[in-house]
Amino acid sequence: MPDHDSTALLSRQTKRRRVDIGVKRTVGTASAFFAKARATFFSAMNPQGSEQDVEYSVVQHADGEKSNVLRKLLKRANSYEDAMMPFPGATIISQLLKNNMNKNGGTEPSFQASGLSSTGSEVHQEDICSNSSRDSPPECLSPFGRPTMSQFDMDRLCDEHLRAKRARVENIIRGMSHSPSVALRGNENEREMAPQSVSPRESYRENKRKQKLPQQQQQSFQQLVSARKEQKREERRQLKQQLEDMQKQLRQLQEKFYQIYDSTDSENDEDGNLSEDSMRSEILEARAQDSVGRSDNEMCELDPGQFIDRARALIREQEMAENKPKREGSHKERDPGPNSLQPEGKHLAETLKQELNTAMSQVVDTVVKVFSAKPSRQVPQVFPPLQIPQARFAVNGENHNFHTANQRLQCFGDVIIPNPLDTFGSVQMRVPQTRRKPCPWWSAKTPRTSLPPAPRGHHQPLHQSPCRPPRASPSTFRHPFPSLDGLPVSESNRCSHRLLLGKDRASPESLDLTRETTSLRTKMSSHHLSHHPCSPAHPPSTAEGLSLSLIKSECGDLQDMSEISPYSGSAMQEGLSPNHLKKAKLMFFYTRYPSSNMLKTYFSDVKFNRCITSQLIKWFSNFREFYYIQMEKYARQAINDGVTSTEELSITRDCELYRALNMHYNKANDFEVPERFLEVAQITLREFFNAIIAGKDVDPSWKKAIYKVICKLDSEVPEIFKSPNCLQELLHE
DNA sequence: AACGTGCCTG
DNA sequence: CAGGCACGTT
Repeated sequence: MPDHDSTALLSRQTKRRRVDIGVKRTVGTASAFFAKARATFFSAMNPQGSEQDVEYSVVQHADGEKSNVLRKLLKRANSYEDAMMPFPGATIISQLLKNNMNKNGGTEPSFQASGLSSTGSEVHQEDICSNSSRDSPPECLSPFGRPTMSQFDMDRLCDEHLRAKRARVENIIRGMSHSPSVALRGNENEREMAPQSVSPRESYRENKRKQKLPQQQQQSFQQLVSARKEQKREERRQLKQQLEDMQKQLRQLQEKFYQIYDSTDSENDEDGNLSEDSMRSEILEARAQDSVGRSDNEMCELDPGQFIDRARALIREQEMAENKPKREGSHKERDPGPNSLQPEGKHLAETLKQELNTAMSQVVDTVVKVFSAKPSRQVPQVFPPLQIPQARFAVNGENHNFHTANQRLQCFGDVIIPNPLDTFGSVQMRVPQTRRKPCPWWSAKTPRTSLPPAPRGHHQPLHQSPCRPPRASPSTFRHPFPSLDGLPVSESNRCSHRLLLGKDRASPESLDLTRETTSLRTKMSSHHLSHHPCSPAHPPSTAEGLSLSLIKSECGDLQDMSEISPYSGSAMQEGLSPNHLKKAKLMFFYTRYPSSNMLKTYFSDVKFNRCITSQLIKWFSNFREFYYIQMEKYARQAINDGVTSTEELSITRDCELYRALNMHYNKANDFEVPERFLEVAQITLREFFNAIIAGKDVDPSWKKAIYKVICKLDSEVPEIFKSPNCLQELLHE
């Protein structure tokens, strides 16, 4: 260690006072001098004698089980939601058909043999693809239909893909031996008639290429095109055949249905009150007719949205059909046997209902559990500290509870409503308290008239003694996860304030929460998707939920990689985004002195270069600067307020210092500040306090000792921060 | 020399 | 928050 004091003395003369301390960020290299000094400091400050340097083994996601349950539930619910999106609508029908196949199994052999099970769903799929492909080719290959894709569908797609490939090869060979007398228009027709074997994108590129090609090559393309045309015609014939078979099967089923149900149902059908059967047959017949009577182009005209509408109607009808026999009372037992169409729809509806019920009830249970814990004075009853040690980092939906409506109001999109506390004036500006002793400024409960009111609108107990802030102040920020620590924080204060719960967890939270996370997700997603060619036609709202990796894999699987921009091929970003800044700020709650290597691992989605690295380092430098400025400011303020002992200095989630810091690093207040940060902040504050009290601030380099202490207090940053999507995960759950 | 840090400034 | 600077460390 160089002699900082001498250098500082020298530089004192200079215009700029240099207070470089060369704080090393590696823990192991701290000098013995500082270790001793620190020990002295702490023993002086901290009679309890707990050791600062205790290494905290951070147990990640200690509450993971609960959060996972919720996450899974929500995701499960989402997958159903996804299934209700326009595109997957077709998949629902495919699922129905598949279900039918499974359910009926041996009892309905005709169904299996009819081709409805495979070709039928294939038709659906391809209809949709070709339909959308004309407007926006990539949509066909977009992953939006994938989440619900079954193994069955996958296999089918593979087969299809192979078939298409083979066809292309054959066509090329054929085209080489064919006469070059084919009209150019053939290509156009082919694209419209049989889009399923030549991907729209391919056709498009072909078209583009053609314009640039010389005459000779154009001819060979025409040959190729005509060959394909023939092949498509053949396929089309086969398809028609299959569809006609399907029609037959459906008619048979319809007849069966009518036999089972009395004439009332039949009348309903005619009235437009469609039963499940007529609904199904309507869809399929429409298709069959399309394929037979119209051009294939028209066949593609079916709006994908109609699928979902029909699917919904189908489910409704199924439910109605389900209830009917019950109302009739005596027919209860007779249904399952002869009714061959009931089981599949029933099964789907029941599964859906069951899943939704389970999910909902579990979610409600979880939430109610947390909320019911709120009024109790004993948090540990619900979250015993020892069961969830080190829960300073919570990735749990329950953590949203400490958000309040007002806080959340501050973060709609990027519109931040300024927190009055953000403009908290400097110490010197403040009117000295009339008095002191018992009214430390750092307590939120301190009735500081010079300060704006607390932003969350909680009511302070009228006769609560403001003199014992941490003990008596209900913490509106308090979260239900206590942390295990061994820090020299005033034990009584910590314990008491841990027991306090926020009392204003507003009811509109769930709503706000949704909007908040949506806005965040939108920001994240739009950022990623803005570079992405795979789904150009999709508004961000539909694309939000998709992870980049999913899109990537989709593109990789199904698209010509050469068509993909460098961005979609790799998640690496050229520069740092506002979200990276936000993430860095949240990381500051854990580490004040991250090494550049650490930054590289935690910002893995950024293409690192010297500039990026130094920018990130600069960020943290700026964070520290703000942090230490606040600390000094509040320490001086405390001294001015007559505080004489560090014992009186404690940082809670209510105190102004905390709020200032929180506003700076966690403006939207959508992240739960780890308990450890409060502890570190308290230590820092006390360090400053003691130094100032001791008059050390006359030395220009007086802060270096404090920096040295604080740089040792970094804790491990949770693993989740390594994820490029951590913001979504952190703030969503 | 390259890098990291803190201070100051805008 | 970033740029510029001085300085310490490697």
